[in-house]
Amino acid sequence: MISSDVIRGYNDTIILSLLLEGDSYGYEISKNIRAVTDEQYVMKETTLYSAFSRLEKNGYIESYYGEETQGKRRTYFRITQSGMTYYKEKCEEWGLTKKVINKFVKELKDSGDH
Amino acid sequence: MISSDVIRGYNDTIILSLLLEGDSYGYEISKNIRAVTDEQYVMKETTLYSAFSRLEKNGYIESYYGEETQGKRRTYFRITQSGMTYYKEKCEEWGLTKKVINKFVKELKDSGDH
DNA sequence: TATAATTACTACGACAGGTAAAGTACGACA
DNA sequence: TGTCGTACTTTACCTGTCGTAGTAATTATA
Repeated sequence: MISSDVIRGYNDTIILSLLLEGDSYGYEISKNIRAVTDEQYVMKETTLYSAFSRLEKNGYIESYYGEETQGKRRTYFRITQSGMTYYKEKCEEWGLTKKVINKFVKELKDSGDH
Repeated sequence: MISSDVIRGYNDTIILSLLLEGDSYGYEISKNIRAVTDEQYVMKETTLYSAFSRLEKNGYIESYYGEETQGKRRTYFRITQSGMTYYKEKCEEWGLTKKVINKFVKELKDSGDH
């Protein structure tokens, strides 16, 4: 299991990357993260929703209510232009981060890359 | 510049990796990190020393005083058996972490790997 | 029909790691 | 005498994560 301290700083990026593929809401994003990572990473609910409010406060996403006629009302999120820019920056930073950490980590067998 | 949230969870690993090459002390480790990363990552003093005390508390390193006859006395650190085990675990975790984050990050050009 | 499970979210408080700011201590060098 | 480089300590604060709990509606199951 991956410790959250490691992913910390990339939770926002993970969420943005899923919103790039279309508007979504908390529960769905949560399920998508599980699915994409084969259950290897599960974002806690509280972490997820606190990330949403941080992202919205920073102007990287916008929210609106869904029009469900049944079930609990969902809050949908949409990525903004500024959110896309931020996402791109984080992607570049990730390349650099890998380079840095790789210098200190001994890769045994398959590094898990590509 | 790499944000500290990203490296968070790997500062301990970076320190341990340098101690694997021989006993060392704060200032030297700090300089080594800069050197190895070409100044791309600079660990803050307080981060470094708080990592030392955490690592020692966890039994991953041991400290002893140097025998400098001049200058301020140094505190040297040595990695323990348990520290080596922990280091190996973190190395494996890193492989997994990369796999997970890579799924959400679009790699432009050179990923910086290998 | 009762109740458990699933969906969808909110509130609160605690904790850990990182960090700014400041200070201590020593030697060298100009 | 003053400043620079080395080497470390203390304090207080901030942010992100997460445990716990609760609300609210729908759907599955016994």
